[in-house]
Amino acid sequence: MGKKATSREVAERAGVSQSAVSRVFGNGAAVSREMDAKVRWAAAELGYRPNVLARAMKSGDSRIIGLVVAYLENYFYNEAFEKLSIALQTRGYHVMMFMASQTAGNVDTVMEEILDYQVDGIILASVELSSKLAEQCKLADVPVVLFNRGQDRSDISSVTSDNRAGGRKVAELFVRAGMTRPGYIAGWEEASTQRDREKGFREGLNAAGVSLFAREVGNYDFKTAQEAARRLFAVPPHERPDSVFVANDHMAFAVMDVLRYELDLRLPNDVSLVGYDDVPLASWAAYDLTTVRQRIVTMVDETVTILIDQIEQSERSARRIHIDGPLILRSSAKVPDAWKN
Amino acid sequence: MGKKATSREVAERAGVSQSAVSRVFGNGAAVSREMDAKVRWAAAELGYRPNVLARAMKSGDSRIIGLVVAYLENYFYNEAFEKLSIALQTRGYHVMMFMASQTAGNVDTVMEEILDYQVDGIILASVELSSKLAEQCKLADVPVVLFNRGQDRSDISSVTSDNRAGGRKVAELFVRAGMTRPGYIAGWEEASTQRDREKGFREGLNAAGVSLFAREVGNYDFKTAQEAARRLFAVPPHERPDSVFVANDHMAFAVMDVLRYELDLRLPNDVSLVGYDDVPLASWAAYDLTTVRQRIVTMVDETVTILIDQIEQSERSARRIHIDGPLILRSSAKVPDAWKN
DNA sequence: ATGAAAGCGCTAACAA
DNA sequence: TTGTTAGCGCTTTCAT
Repeated sequence: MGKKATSREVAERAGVSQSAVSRVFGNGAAVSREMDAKVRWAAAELGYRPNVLARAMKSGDSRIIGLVVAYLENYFYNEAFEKLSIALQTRGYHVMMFMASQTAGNVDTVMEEILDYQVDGIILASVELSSKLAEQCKLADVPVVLFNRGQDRSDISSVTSDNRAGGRKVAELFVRAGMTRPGYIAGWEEASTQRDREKGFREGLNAAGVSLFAREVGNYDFKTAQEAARRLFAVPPHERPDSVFVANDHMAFAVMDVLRYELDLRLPNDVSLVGYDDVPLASWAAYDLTTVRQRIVTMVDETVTILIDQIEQSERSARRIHIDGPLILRSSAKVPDAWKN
Repeated sequence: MGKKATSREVAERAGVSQSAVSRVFGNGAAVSREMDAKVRWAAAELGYRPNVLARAMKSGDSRIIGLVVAYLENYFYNEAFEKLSIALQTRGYHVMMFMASQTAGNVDTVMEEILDYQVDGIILASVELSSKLAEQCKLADVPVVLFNRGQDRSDISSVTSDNRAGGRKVAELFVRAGMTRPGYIAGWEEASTQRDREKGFREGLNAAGVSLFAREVGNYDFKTAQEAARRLFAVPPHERPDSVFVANDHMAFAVMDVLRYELDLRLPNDVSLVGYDDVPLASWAAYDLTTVRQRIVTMVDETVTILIDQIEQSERSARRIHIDGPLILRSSAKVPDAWKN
């Protein structure tokens, strides 16, 4: 009673054929009430559970989803992974994690490892899709969904928030609140989220005849963002931005620390600061950050739905979803009078 | 050229036997230089990579590690998971995530799912080990390591920080700084981390003849901790604690928000506050929290080493590791004069 | 409704 | 050193 029981052993115990056991535990096969009872009894006796790997070999379905991750520093992904895992688990799939950070091998290497496990599907989170990578996925014929990243190809699905619309909302907030010297701290320049948020922000400003006053790059990294903030404000007071849009919350916290504790500025009176994501921390009193919410539950639902449709119904058409998220007004940015109440 | 190539196809292409292919890609088998070249060429042609699942079926080694997780709210686990994943990936294993939260099924259910995947080993993170669960693990004969949780059994390995010593350090800080009314906000009462931290804290106070002045339970939850803080201070000023040890950083941030922004208290002048974990956020200027560091890199290394030893060398003896972590002095708690410089 | 038999892609004796 | 062969535990025809 130490090791795992096989279907063959259960069959012996129940005095039936091995295929009968397979049928009882398998999908909708025709089994008599009697047979079912006998088999289940024997299985319970032996603590039998089907071997998923063996099943996978035969059927070709591993029920494993590969989740490729590059950037875990941002707390946005915490919640996303937890929810993705749970959603997939509920549907009978399980998540295998593949870190694509520099120390653990680049994305291409990781993709090979993933395919070795015969995964049924792949979710790429915070990973840019190189054309080479896209080819690999096509070639392996495994459904892929990009989570929180967009791409240009029309043949691969992606789920993002509506980053461009989000950027425009921030611009509108600044403009309506009378800001005239809006600054921007960019994320990693290769990231579609970065590009789209900036594009929307600039569009919004331009539409109102306001132009971007200053720009630095924070690379979605805490320390880099601190330095960006220092550079942005290392000028005489009247040459400073009166408002800053930071490409994600994680960097916005870094910027806020610099503004408040190094430069002794008051928010929102001296500067209006806005982030993007609405991670839990943004609502904590110490930061209370105005930000654009990413509707994480919806994003996860869409991701899982698309992926499972592609796996189970071999739905071929790629979908590209943009989920609109509200601007959450808190105390780090001035609110236009017209918006109050 | 769409689907995956098999070793058989590679063999055909190379004009050799299928087992030759297996040998080339497998472990240290005897293969001639010539053979190796032929096979690798054919494999490259076809984009062949061995099927890990098939290998697992035969050899019994899936090279999958099941990671069971209950509590992802605490940012301590972010970093832990990332590092665990990378460390295992580097050694040729991959992590499959199993959420044991309430919505996704309890721990027992999850354990069955894990075993279905024929995992080579299991890491339980922030999961208490019931005796039933322990039995299941023994029965399945799969190596298990508890990460950041201890347990009473001597036959299962665990890696934790030295929580008791940590608690004592905090007590010593308070005592030396002249605190006379130390409070404690507990984590989830069932958690070994909670019990050990409190035990050490009480020991340290008692040794100095100081007794615990007040205690509330925060359950390792942000909101619950806020409420605990409110209760702790909902008394006339002279009946308030002059110092509070909170069982982890995550709750300490909640407490700090309440103290500073609801009760308008100053840290460390009105109250000394100390947390546990030293998550990145603890060093950010907005919190600057005095705390006990968990040496996460060491914890991860130990966990991986123990697990892999048990898997690969079938090392049977369980190890229980306690890793000492330093008290990190920041501005949220008064520092004894004697400790300054 | 049930059983027998053929493999999924691989590894590991065993033979040559 | 290489090829042949027998499975790992399961699903799935194909008979019965």
